[in-house]
Amino acid sequence: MDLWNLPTLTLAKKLLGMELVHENQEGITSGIIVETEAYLGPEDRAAHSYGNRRTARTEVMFHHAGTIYTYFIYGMHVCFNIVSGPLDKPEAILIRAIQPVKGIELMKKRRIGVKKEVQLTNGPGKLSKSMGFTLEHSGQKMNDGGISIQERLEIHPYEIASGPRIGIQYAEEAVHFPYRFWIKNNPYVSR
DNA sequence: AAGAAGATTAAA
DNA sequence: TTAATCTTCTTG
Repeated sequence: MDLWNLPTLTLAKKLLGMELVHENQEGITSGIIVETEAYLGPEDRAAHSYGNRRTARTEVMFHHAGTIYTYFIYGMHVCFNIVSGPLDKPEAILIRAIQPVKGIELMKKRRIGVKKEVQLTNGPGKLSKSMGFTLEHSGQKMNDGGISIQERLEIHPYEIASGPRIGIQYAEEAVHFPYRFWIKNNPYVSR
């Protein structure tokens, strides 16, 4: 797909308004992407792949754009990313929030106790749990298995806001890079 | 082999 | 503001 050839920062904005879908034996869940963060590999101190650090975990970041990168964080959460950029350039886009579309009942089943729809997917750990994303998905390809993405809403540039990324206080000069993008005034954005 | 830190979340 | 919780990576 041509989409994956876009530069990472462009793709991070382009993904806003697209529908992310996951189908497995439990059923279908999906949501419109409303918030993303770009991680630009070697030069980006906030990225797992800073300085081309290549380990068992970050290996998939070096793969083709459109590869799925999931990882476990803080002892309890899975984060879902899509690899981007040229082959062997370890860049990725973290999906931080979506607006639920399909399978809202299934999402609630996966997250017992959550009542409000907005709470289902307004954060990277939350959407991963609601959508059923696990470490097993790391290394799989988008649109080539249970996980796919498709055009939905057209988001104009003036509807997109940007700002510093969340949770990367250790990243020194990269702390303030405006690599977080979201749809203005959308109630499903995190925080 | 052991220890520290982390692209978070929910509860106080 | 803080505890929860465990994989991943670094250090010894």
